[in-house]
This record gives sequence, structure tokens and C-alpha cells, in this order.
Amino acid sequence: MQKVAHTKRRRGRPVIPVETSAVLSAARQVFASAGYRGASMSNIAKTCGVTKAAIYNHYSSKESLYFAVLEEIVASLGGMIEGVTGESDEFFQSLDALGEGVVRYFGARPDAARLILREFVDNGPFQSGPMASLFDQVLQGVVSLLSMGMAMGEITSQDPQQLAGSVIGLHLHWFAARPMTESLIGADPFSEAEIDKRVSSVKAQVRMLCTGDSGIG
Amino acid sequence: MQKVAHTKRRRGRPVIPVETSAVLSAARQVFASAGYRGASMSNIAKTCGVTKAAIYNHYSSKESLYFAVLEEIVASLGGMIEGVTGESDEFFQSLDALGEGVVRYFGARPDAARLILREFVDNGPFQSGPMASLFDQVLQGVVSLLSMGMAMGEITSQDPQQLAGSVIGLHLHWFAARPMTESLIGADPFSEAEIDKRVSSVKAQVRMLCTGDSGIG
DNA sequence: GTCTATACGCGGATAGAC
DNA sequence: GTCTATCCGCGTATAGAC
Repeated sequence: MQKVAHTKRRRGRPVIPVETSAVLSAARQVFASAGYRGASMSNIAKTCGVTKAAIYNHYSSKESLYFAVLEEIVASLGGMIEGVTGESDEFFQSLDALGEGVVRYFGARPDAARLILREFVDNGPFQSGPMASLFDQVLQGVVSLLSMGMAMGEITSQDPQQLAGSVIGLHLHWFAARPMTESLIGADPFSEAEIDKRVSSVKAQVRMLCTGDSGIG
Repeated sequence: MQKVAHTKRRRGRPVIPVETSAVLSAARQVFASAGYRGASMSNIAKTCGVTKAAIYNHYSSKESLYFAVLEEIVASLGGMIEGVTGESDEFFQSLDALGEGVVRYFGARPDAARLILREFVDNGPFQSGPMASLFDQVLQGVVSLLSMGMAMGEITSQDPQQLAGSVIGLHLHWFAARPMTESLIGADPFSEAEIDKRVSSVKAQVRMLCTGDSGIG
């Protein structure tokens, strides 16, 4: 497919990055739904309409392809977080913005939460390998943020680690365990309407966990 | 191993279930840590000290062994839930007992939460196959319980499905994503001390989500 | 009932033509 | 850079001896 009329192939780096993005996208999808072990290069190749051998010209191994997928995700997620932090001076407005950002991010990218959660359930090579410190930083960042909220008197005093674990679980599980969520709400969790509902619920729930006040009334 | 002195083999069901339990236990462990695809019969066989062929005398296929593992888990979990329901007339005492029961169950069986969560992240054969209706019943049961609490005025009025999804996520994630939890608390989540801490935190958190009151003061 | 040996397919990775 | 063809190891499952 996608046979482009070409005369003699121009020299230098191609303007269109071949179809690396298509490969990455297919890989993301297959890794997310089957897991690292369950995914096969043949499957990924078929999904994006090339052959296995073609993929090996861009990625030296299955693992390197997998790493590329996860790197792109943590980079875009990190960028999103940077974008929303410091938007407001008020503590709970920042926390709301962060929660909304995360929910909308996972809502817009159905594979992301699943891939991240898999890394921890599988004790995967990305989270336990080169990026261990990066994930650890994120965790400690969440704990620090919550601890700061407690020190400021904004959050009811409690164990920040227990709170962090629950808040993260509450975010990831909804989008990662899709069949459960679908069965629960009887609708597509990734539809616009359902994402909006999740955003407002999560905001209220996080505030309830932090202060016992939903922040609505 | 486990060579029992025997003369002529007594007829009928053996008193000691051979070593089916050892196979099941090994299978549970390997399936939990590697996932269905990632687990291999050779690995399971090695773990319990028999050969692959021996396992096939007890279980006709890898899938049937996997099903046996999950059936045992849902049965014991269901039994535990039955045991704690109706222990008290007071709504939140029942809810506390249920939460504590679930946390202690997952805390005592490190593979359980992981296996259950995997089923939903993988859209696995157990949850999407013969036991779909069973899991659905559990989900609807949680929603019903929360809805009832709202009708009784015990729980602040909110979307019960959103609340159920978050509560379930909060329970499962902590024990299923072990490396994350370990990194978060810097200790073994399955140690007695940490389980106790989780129990009290979860109780307080669920009450916060339901009413905004931690129930402690 | 458990073992050894093996059939058979699939998955990751490479060689070499075009 | 992409293709076809192939190597090789691993995984499920079975056959047949003991």
C-alpha cells in the first residue's frame, strides 16, 4: 500500500519520516492490547502493513521498539504535566488542573494507561531498567506535592504515600482496565461524554480524599 | 517427592489430592508474575518440581490449568465476601468490614490482585469467557451497595459507577502494581505491618470518598 | 502416573535479491 | 529500504516406555 510515484529517490533524510510513525503507532496498539510478551513482530508488521524485516531496519530489536513506544509516552505525558503545573497559585486549582490533565491525556490515548500499568504489573524492562529513576521521580513528586499540601494545611493530615498510591490507582485503573469500566458504565470510557464525566468525578473524588470536601458546593 | 508407602492403590478418589495443589500453586505464581502468554508450562513444571508431561495428566491444556487457578481465586474471594456481609446492621460497619476483608485477602495472597487485574487489562479469556457474568455480578453488586447507601442517606449523592470504579481501582492497584507500591512506601506491601497500615488507610479513604468524613474522629 | 523423546508451529532475527 | 526466504530456539502438546 501507499505506493508513491517516484522517479529517482532524492538524497538525504526523507522529508516524510518514512513510516516510522506508523510502525510506532501499530506497536503501541499491539503492545498495549497483548503485552510485551504477547505482542509479536509479525502482528505489529501486519497491523501497519509492512513486513517484519522492514521494521528491523528502523529498530534493532523488539525491545528497542518497545522502549521507543514507552519513551514517546512518558515524554508526552511529562510535557503535558509541565504545561499544567504552575498555572495557578491556589493549591487545589493546581491539583484540579493536574487531575484533569491526566484524565484527558489517558482519555485521548487509550493505550497509554494500559502500557504504563502493564509495566508495573509485569515488573517490565522499562520501569525496572533505564527509566526506573524517572518513574521514581514521578512517584516522589506526587508524594511531595501531597505532603506540601498537608504542610500548608490544605490537605487533611494523613499518610501521603497511602494517599498517593490510591490516587494513582484511581487514575490508571479506570482507563487501563477497559472491559471492567465498560461493563460498569455500559458505554465507551473513551467517548467525549464519558471522559467529561470522569474528569469531574475524579476532581471531586481527589478533593474528597484530600479534604473531605467535594469542592463543588 | 511425596512418595507414600502404598500396597495396591485403594480404589476411589485419593485422600491426598496427589500434588494437584502443588501444581496449582506453582501455576498461580507463574501466571501472576508473567501473565498468561508469558507463562510457560516448562516454567510451571520446573517451579513445582515435575515435568511438563506430568501436568498434562491433570490438566488437559494450559488454558484449563489457568482456568483452574482463577476459579480457585474467585471461589475463595467470594467465600470471604460472603463471610463478612451481614455481620453488622450499620451500613458503614459493613462497608468497613468488606474493605478490610478485601485488603487482607489480597494482602495474604500476593498473586490474587495481580491475576484479577491482568484479566481486565488483557481482556483475558476468563473474564471475557465463561465467567463474564460472574464478574459482572460483582461489579453490579458494588454499584448496588453504593446506590443503596445513597438512597439511605449514608453516602453523599454522586455517580455510583464512578465511585465504584475508583474504589475498585484503589483496592486492586496497590497490591497488583507491586513495584510501584514498593517504591512508594520503601517496604514490602505484603508484610504484616504494611497490610495493617493499608487496611486503616483504605477504610478512611473509602469513607472520605463516600461522605467526606474519615470516620476516625 | 510419571518419565524421555519428539512432533510441530510460532516468534525473533538475519541473509541476500531487487 | 523493502521484500522473500530461512535459521534457530522455545512453547504446547502427544506418544510410548516403565
